[in-house]
Amino acid sequence: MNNEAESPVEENIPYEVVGVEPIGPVRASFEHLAADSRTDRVVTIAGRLMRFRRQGKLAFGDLVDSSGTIQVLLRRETTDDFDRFVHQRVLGDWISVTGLVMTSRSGELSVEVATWQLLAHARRNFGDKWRGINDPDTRYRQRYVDLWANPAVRERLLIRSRIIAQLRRDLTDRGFIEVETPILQPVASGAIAKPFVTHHNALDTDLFLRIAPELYLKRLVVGGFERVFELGRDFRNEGLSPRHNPEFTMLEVYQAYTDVYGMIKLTESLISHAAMSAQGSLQITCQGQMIDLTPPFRRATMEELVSESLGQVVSLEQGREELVRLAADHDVKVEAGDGPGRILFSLYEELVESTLAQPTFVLDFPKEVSPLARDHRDPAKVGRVEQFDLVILGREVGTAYSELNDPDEQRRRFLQQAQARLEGDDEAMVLDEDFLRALEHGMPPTGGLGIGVDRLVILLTDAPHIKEVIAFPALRPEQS
RNA sequence: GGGCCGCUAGCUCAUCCGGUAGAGCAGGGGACUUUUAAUCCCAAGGUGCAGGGUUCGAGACCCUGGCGGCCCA
Repeated sequence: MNNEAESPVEENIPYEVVGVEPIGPVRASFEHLAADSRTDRVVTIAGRLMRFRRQGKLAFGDLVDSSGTIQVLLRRETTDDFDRFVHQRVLGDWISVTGLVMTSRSGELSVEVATWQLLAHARRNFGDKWRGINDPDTRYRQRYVDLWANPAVRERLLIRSRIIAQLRRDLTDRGFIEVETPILQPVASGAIAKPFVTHHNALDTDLFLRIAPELYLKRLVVGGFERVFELGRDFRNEGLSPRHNPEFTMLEVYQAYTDVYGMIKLTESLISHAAMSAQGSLQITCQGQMIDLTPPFRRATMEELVSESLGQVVSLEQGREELVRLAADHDVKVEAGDGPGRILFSLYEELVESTLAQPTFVLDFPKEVSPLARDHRDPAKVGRVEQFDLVILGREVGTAYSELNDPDEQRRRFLQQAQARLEGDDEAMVLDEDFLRALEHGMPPTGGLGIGVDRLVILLTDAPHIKEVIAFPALRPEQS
């Protein structure tokens, strides 16, 4: 019989199962039970029967739920409908069983089944019992199979959930309120990326799926919410890679009366707490490397890092010509319209970023590449803004600014972006007139932070690919 | 978008130089009262991603397309 087999004899499938206990806690409370002993504890558990071993008048199975696995033992003499269990295909089926907690002769904690019932029949199977499902296409498209066939997948998604819960808890404990801002936006701004376009029929207007919630969150700060965050989906119309999914989860946080340095403290706290929730440790291993997430993280300016990497002093003050030559020396591409700031940034991106394994706050970004951050307060740092990128294991995990709150300067920055767009940069940031109007009402000094949640989860679960931390990653639609 | 690799039974994988496809698991039948990747016996299971080409003969070689992976942009 293959996986298209018809259903077995008609079953009475119950509408509810009363008194089901999760398997994990049942296991935990009898962990040290000696071999070949019986308790007087009767439990009802439910899950999928993922393995089955017949032994004459005995049968053993492994019942799995999201909290754990436990062996069920059936005896022809004492288990109701023993023959039906054995003869009707049950492997992969959802069942519930009620019986005594005991241990087998070999010491395996088990439930001795008195009664059982079928909850759902699995007409299709769950792959090789030892090797699971390997085909990535099947794994991602049919995650419901993958989750049973490859327990590591379940574990990753559980950790993901713990990380997100921890982020929320941390922020609400600090007095931040969680808000929701438009995903369908008339202007897709707030980040450097290509948007998805959609259409609203009744309004007969095109709308964009947001590439960032940033400008709406700042409007809320203007509106008087001093501490807000949003944890939600952004959409960017670009290719797929081990680190890019077209929709991804972003945390953005805005806090009035603080700056990028306040965001450093907040970020260290959020990341280290997330690591504790995920792994129970601040020393984590990812791709064979030990990463220490104990605050404080390293702080260094972009120019310091580039200088360190090139073994010579590099600074914006050297001017465009000198920077162009440095770029050429190191095979870093420079576009005609690139100013010194863009070139410095390219040097950093190409030569430095991927080498920063331990958590590092990269500070003092060139103004040219950062249209939403406020000018550096230090007069000696003209041309730089107050921004950091947090880089861990060579990848940007978060970014933060002292938010630009001067409407005139913000307009100038948007116009510079518009110019870049005219010169062919189709990812340059789009001017948002209503956002400027909001700033004209006054936004207090504010620190803003964005954390790429998927990338954080990749890091904290040692995942090789973003698809491993997203339940249903983007794939080309199946041909029918 | 470019390069490389893969696609064979429900799943995981074999198939040497081109000679007509094989195993384990799952599924079916049977044995077995302490198994835990149980074991043993029996039977069954295939449009070899799709289409075209070369050939007496193609899963294999060539071309086109599809889907996926890895690397690069």
